[in-house]
Amino acid sequence: MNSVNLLKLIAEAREDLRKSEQKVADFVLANPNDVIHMRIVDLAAEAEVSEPTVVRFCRALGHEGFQDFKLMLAQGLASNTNFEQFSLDSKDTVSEFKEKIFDSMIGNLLNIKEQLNPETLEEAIDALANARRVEFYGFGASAPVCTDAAHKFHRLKVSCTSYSDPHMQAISAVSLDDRDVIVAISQTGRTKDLLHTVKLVKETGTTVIALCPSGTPLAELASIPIHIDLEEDKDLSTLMSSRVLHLVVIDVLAVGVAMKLGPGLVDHLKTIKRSLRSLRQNDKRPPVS
Amino acid sequence: MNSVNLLKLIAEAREDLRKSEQKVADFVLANPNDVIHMRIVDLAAEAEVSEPTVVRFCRALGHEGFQDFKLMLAQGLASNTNFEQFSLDSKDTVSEFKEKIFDSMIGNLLNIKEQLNPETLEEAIDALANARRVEFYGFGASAPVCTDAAHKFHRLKVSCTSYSDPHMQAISAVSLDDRDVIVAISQTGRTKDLLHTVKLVKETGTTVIALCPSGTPLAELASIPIHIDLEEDKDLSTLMSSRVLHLVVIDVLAVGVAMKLGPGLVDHLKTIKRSLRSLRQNDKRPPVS
DNA sequence: TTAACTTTGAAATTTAACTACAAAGCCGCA
DNA sequence: TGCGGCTTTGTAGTTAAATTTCAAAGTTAA
Repeated sequence: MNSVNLLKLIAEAREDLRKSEQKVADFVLANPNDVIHMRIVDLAAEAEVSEPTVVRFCRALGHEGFQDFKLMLAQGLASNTNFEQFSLDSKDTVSEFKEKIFDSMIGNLLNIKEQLNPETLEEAIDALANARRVEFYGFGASAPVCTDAAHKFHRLKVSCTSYSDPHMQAISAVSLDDRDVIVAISQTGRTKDLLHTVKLVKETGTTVIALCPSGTPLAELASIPIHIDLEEDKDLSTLMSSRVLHLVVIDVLAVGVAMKLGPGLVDHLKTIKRSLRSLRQNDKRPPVS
Repeated sequence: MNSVNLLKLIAEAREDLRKSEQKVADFVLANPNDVIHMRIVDLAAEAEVSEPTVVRFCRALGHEGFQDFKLMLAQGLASNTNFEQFSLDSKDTVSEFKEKIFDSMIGNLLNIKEQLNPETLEEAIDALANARRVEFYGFGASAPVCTDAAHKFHRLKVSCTSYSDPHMQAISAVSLDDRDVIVAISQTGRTKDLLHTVKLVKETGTTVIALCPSGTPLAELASIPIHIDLEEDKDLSTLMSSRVLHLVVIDVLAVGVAMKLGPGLVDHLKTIKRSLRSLRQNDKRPPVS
């Protein structure tokens, strides 16, 4: 759509510019946030060039003029709130690494959102909606994800369980057939025990939906692989993000299934929420606003 | 920092504006993307008011002038890739509700990121880092969150468990004392059984960290309440988002504890990751790129 | 070293934003 | 209902900023 990162674009174009225009580029790259509020004379002065040069610089970058350029720059800077991968520094304050963790999480969500293929999701949703029984398999950090998924699908009145014990998985797996679906969840796509179970299941003709990185053994085995590829392993980011991403993908599947099974079910999710009220205690006093 | 959502701000301020300024507001709200490239005369004409009125409109919103306003608007629109709360429509395509779910998740993350108080986090991290033993309590959708949390803190060599069985909680709770910490996790902050356990625990002098909405009984009881307040309950958003938010907050706490216990531990998280390799199977063939 | 071309900036021009002020509308009080 | 004070809105003029023109300075190659 538009330039996600104008600054990067300027840096790349820098080489092709004239000498004095490069001065402008350098200043803009160094002080992008200030430039937004500058007038053309100020920028010209700061970059030690003349005003027309600034205009030529803007035109060279494909903009209408100085105003247009500033507008684009403003947009670029705003969107670019740097949801980049983070690297923790042992000197970081709480506030700093809080920011980093959240931003990296958001960055990953944005990436995966783009990456997810609607057709594949549709396929998975169809399979889940028509399944006689659904089972979720995963180990380690993925075990809680499976529990959560089962919890969610229960609410949709889907018959399901989750197992994070290889023996239980194996025992259960052989009892399934082509009317059933299993969802195998793995951050690595290479967990031996999980692969073992999936191979067992495949023999029975059961549909296998996998949430894992692409190009891994699990992805190859799955009937419907949903690829979750994170940016390369910077620090702990992967470790923390992938389970959350898996959860969100499960949410998407659950909503899809709910909608397929009939619009009433979407409401059912809400109803259950209400029925849980009885397990709650209410305040005795009015809320402190 | 800056206006996360200028349009919402305009909509709110609309009431306090003069009649002709409201016309401007209406046009801006209806065609925000066009306004960016408009001159003051164009906007004045479109809104059927005079130019000074447009300027007054900008000033009323607290901006320097028209240019300044346009700049802010541009920024707002760029960042505002609408991480708004969503409302599902039964006619939505997979692709559409995928977008909605992810965006709402991201919106909630952004909100909570701002909302989290670093001092409270610091306090919680201190308590966790110095605890003899840590236990995580939660029910329903929060149970998997507890499991995940325990999993994560185990990696930090912290002695911990998670219970989602009220009896187990109660039994375990009475064995704790002021050297210990429990983390109570609840989306509602009103779950009866959880409140019961927490009251038991409090008598022993154990520190109680709570992840729940503010103003709830649980938040009142906790020694260190970490407030997770989502926007009001639009559709399913809350249901889906809060557990993810809880997970991310736990991540922040875990990283904080890791850093407190010594920088070596941050590496330890990575080491464990490597040690898990033995449980994995590698590809036999080169990856299909 | 000079002719052709490219790059750059000073000054003039144009354009758009802003200000001052006056007209129109609104409200309360006689 | 009419009149004085107050608020709101627009007209016309002013100022400021962006853009264009054009000439000077710099660069390259024969």
